[in-house]
Amino acid sequence: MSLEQCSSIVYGYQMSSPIDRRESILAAALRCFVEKGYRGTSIADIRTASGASTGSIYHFFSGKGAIAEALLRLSVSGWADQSGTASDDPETAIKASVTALVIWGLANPGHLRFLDEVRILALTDPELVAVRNLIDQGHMAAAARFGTMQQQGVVRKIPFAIAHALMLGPAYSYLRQAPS
Amino acid sequence: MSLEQCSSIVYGYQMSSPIDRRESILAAALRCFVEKGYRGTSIADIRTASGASTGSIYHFFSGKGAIAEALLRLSVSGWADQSGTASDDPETAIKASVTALVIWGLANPGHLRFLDEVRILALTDPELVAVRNLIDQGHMAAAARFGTMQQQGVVRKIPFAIAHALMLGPAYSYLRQAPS
Amino acid sequence: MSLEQCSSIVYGYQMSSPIDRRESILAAALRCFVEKGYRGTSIADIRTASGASTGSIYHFFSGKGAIAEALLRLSVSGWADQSGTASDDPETAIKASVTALVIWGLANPGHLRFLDEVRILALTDPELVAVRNLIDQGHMAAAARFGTMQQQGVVRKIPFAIAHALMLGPAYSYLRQAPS
Amino acid sequence: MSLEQCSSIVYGYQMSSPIDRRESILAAALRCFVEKGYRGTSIADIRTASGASTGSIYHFFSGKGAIAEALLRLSVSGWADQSGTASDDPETAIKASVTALVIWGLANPGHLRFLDEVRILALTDPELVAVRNLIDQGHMAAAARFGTMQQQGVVRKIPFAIAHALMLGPAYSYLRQAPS
DNA sequence: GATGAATGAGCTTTCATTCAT
DNA sequence: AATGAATGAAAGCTCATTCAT
Repeated sequence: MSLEQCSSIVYGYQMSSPIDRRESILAAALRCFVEKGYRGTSIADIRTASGASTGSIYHFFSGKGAIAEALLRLSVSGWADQSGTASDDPETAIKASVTALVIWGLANPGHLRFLDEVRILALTDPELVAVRNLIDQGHMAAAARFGTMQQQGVVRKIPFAIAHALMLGPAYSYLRQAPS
Repeated sequence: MSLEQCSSIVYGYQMSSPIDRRESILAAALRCFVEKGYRGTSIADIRTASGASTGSIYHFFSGKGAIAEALLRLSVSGWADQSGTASDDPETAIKASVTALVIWGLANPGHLRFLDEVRILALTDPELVAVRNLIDQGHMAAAARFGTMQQQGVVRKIPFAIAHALMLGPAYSYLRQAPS
Repeated sequence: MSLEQCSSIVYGYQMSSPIDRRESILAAALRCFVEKGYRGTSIADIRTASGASTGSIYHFFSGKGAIAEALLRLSVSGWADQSGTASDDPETAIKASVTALVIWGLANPGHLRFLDEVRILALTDPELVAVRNLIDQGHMAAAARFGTMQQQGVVRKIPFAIAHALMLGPAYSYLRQAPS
Repeated sequence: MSLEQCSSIVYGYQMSSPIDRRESILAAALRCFVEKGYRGTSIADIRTASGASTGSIYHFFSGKGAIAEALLRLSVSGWADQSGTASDDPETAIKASVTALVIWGLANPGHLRFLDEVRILALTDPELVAVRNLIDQGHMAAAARFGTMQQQGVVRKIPFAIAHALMLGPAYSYLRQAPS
């Protein structure tokens, strides 16, 4: 038994519980976002779902946008973990990345749905600027990697937009239908 | 002198100009939706952008959801017009449909963006049930057409979800990046 | 009986009443501001005191700051009305102005108290910028009038800050104690 | 090495530096009050400005009102120190008091501004009752001193309110403009 | 003395919608 | 067909304050 659990018994005090408060807020938020959509989820919903108080939520996150950002970072690192170390061979590397996306997406349908929604909302919602920047950075990094491959002559000279659509388009499209 | 102009004199009302009020509300709404997103657009925004009064908007549409539905119907018929009459040859028909989507999408980036957003919001937003049904019907119709083709033995026996992803995934993915 | 009163009877509809809604909101707000202070008064307080709904208040005023501004304008025009037409003789003009201030202040203790509070809050409260500007304009106008008098040689050459303190300081100080 | 520094090592606490914690909280609070106004300053603002923790602030003061009260006491004793020992001659005594106010006010514009604001807020804000009482006591003491002078026949028989306005009104009015 | 997570009442403001005119 | 005043529920967010450590 951990020290924290111990003291929670001794003092009869409502502890942050073994599960971290911040984590539990994020988990509850994701559940709400999937169920009611990002805009359809109020802070009160997250409060109810997480058991944390309004003040507690704002103690850890500056607002709903910051929660979305934190969730997005989790998703990104989840996909990255799934991808593993990038191969040197371009074909292998790209296939691995797409496969990782599909596997991760099928294993984390909630994150996937959230990602899909927030990606579009971030285009117009001011409270999601941080999310938008994060997405843009990822996109630009991918484009840069592809550019390098092209200069090395290992992939065909086609615009990144088209290459991206050909490589990931079917995967995205499939995942979007699969979880439901 | 038209009837409308006539009544504007008789009643001292500010009339809607030769362009139909309903149309101008729809056009203004689309502009707002693209700029601020569907949820970020209030009826007041549409009022300002269209020049119509609040009451006028509610005279033509029962609410924001109904405006979205009307816009969606415009989009769908726009794509259908672009597709022309379906060919008898399955390969020709499918190619024509995808090509029509790309052409229509490139020509109507606003509609496309709106479609992309509303498609996701409709999954959770109760005020968009009508939109959701419309989308589902379209999806089911496509699946049915594909099923017929399979029974006729003119296309391979793969799940519709995968076929759909292979056929339209790249197009969607490309269009999503193109307008920006 | 006015048309408005008439129709309110015929339709059994809650009319804005003979007293204008906007006016009644202002009057209620002033009452609250005097009783609880500007910052101590919430929109809910004004709602209760005026009988108007929250939405109605925001329909007429963009916020609490705008209500304060409107009240300030009323105060200023009240004092101006009391002052009457400015005399050509500087001594007469100044005395008339000070006298008008005292008379108006004794007759409108609520407005006076509000003025006294808002004058200070406006120095720091961002929602009172409009109030601050209004006050600054009045101050600069008075300084300009005084400057003209000095150039005409009809008043002594002393800094306006000191002249102002000598002329109005006692009046302000007295009024501040009088109403309570 | 001081005791304080000692304990900071023993306990691993971030200590308050040679300057007393209580003092630094008061100084930071005054800075905030001047910059953002009393009501516009939150405990969090004071926390940030002083470097003390929330708990520390509440260790020394029971709340924002208590901080205001402590600052007011500092102001009053500052003015009193400036006034020196009261003369026996009434005219000299009064002049000394007014002069001391002006000198102190010009030397301590922050305290002056705070005083000016809190004096008005204390009329309505329940959390400033202590401040209000302090001010009232000072006022009553001055009135009593003036009453004694009148009974001794050394000053004219005019109401204290008027005498006060004539004596201090110009000084207050001048100081209010001077610091800016 | 010092810390900061936790609380929840309360605030301002927005908004879709109604309806007499 | 057109208007805009009126409504009130609900949203995001702030804040003084408490308390186990």
